[in-house]
Amino acid sequence: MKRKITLKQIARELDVSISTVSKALRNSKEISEDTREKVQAFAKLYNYRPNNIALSLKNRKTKTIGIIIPEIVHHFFSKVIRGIELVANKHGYNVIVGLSNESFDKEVINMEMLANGSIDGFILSISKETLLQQDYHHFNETISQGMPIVMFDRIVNDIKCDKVIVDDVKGAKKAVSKLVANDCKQIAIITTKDYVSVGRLRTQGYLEALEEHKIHPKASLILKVDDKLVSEDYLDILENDIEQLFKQNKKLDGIFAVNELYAITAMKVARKFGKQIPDDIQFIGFTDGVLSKHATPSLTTVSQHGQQIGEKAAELLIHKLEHEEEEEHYQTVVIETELIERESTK
Amino acid sequence: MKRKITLKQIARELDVSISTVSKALRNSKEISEDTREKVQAFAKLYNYRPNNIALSLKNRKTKTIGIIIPEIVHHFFSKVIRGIELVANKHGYNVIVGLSNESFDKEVINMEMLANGSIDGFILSISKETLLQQDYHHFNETISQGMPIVMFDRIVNDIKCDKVIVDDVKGAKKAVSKLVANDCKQIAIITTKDYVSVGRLRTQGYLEALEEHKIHPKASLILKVDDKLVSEDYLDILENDIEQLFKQNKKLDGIFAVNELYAITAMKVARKFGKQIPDDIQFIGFTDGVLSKHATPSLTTVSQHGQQIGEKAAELLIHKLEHEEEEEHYQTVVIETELIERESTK
DNA sequence: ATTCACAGCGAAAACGTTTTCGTGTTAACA
DNA sequence: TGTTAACACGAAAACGTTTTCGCTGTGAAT
Repeated sequence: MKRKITLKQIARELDVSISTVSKALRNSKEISEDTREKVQAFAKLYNYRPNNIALSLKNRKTKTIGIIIPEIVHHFFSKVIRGIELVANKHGYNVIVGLSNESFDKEVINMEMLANGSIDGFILSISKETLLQQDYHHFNETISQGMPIVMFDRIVNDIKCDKVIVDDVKGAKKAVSKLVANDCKQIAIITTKDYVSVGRLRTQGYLEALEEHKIHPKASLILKVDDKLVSEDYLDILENDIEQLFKQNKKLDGIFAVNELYAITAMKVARKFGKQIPDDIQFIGFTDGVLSKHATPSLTTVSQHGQQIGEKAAELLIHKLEHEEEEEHYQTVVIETELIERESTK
Repeated sequence: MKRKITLKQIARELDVSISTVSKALRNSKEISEDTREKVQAFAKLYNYRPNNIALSLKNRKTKTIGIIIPEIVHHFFSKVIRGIELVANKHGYNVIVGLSNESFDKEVINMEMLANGSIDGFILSISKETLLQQDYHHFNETISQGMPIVMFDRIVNDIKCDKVIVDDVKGAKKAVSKLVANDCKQIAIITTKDYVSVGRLRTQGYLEALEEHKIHPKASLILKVDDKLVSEDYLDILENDIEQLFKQNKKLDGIFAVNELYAITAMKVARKFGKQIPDDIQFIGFTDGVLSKHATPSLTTVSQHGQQIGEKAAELLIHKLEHEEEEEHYQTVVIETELIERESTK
């Protein structure tokens, strides 16, 4: 079990100096062809590769991007990571992942660990708890120490960094307008509590769509689910809430849900109430994941293009990293949503 | 935009030596209480944190684990990562993720990048292409350079490393036996081509279960899907293959599929043929993902406990890393599967 | 013969730590 | 007063690179 070979060892074996070895390997023309070939042959034989850590220390660059997301067992975040990974690797960067598990403390700890030299910049989506507490000091500190951040999806506006978001309002509006166009008269929304920015924005889109079509919003048609609790019976509570919604609104004929799971669960409840999809009631979800595609009936959904979000975020970050000299200037990129029509709508 | 503060800067400001600062911060009693307090106060004020890269270089340890998986947009792999992350963080390790996208070349490149000092050890699942080509030199090279590897799920036996696997044979056997017990007479399997080890093993479990119950296997009941192609119409081809299966076996009344998607798709086809689930035909899948849980009817499935696999793999690796002195000794841990009964079986 | 240019190479610094060893000062003791 | 021990601190090496600068020797030009 031999250790990895270093310049020093090669130098000793070949009886030359470390600098000569380094130069020979980098094809410097300071070195004679003879020595160059000798060194390169030896290096190849022993499969020499420069030590990344030493390089990082020397260059004060790690060529590594840190990702902090609330949750990895989630189709959307996985897609974003894949997008980031794709363009990161293309530019010779690696990707290191930290999970906050929706917890403020873990978010802070993870960021601190990575910020101390391990990475060059962050791409992150804020945890629910952080959004709830509205404590953003860790972001500001990181940035003020010269480490750029790119936020995506769950963002907060007054932080000096690039952002990549989906047009939640417009996406929701598109979806609800589709339901209106499909002759739905009683359209409900199943959303999250307002502190989750994407939930709030999608609710806003719902309201705007109604207004645009001169439909009065009804409080009983707006179900705000509390998704703080991730308990065992979370699903049961959700299902129960939705049942109440159905009971309170007998003529319900359209549902817009801010995520897949809410939509799928609502469809289940609808079937329980003997409703035909999409004849009696139509459904549209948000986030085009595996559930939407393979449900029966398959779910019409607002696709967020997660991979594209990741790609864009990585591009923004890498640009910042490789053009530090440029003046400060932060942009917010909006990735368009797309309505993917499937069997749950007419 | 000030850079992160270093020992040297603190030393200069306070007009002491670097060593004094370092010792003061680590509460060495070589240092007088006066200076210690002075230094610590200053460090706290400027939010000093030691540079991880420098520490890694000095200690020849990065406290980072490298994960290489074929695909991240996949419930099972996400769960494994979460498990790894969980115990890694608990032991003060970070996690860095590389994706092979099922490609041999990307697997090799990713491993080479990480192996050069960035990480202390690997946890990985082999890409399909690598399994197909049976070229494992990169694993052996990494190991011979003193970097431990833990493989999970998709493994190959003759590599000197710890392994964490699910008991595919037994899991499949359990599932098929369940179908037999539920009075299924014509049980089909939808599996992958044999080079995917888990597919092969699950097929083996299927055959063993049949044998155990004195049922003669029929070639027409074994559908081996070629999942090399990830084309657009992959799903259509899959669906078509399954339709053929139904047409060739009119009395089909039980299906065991080696993954969720195959099972869900088969249920769809069954409905198309007017069959009632689970009265006319019953289904069991493998891998307990989000599809199984939320499908209608929900799918009985063999759960692999992905998170547990990740946790175990991380434990094995970290143990190896922190007990290098111990003699070489590799184990293969088998994580038991569990049959989760839902609506697709009686 | 002297200068010059240049080829070929090595020494050393730097990145930011930790740690070992040495050194100077002070206090205590005989 | 002289010896010793404890105390408080600094110098330097080490981890593995890259790069700048300086040095030496050779051959050519003057």
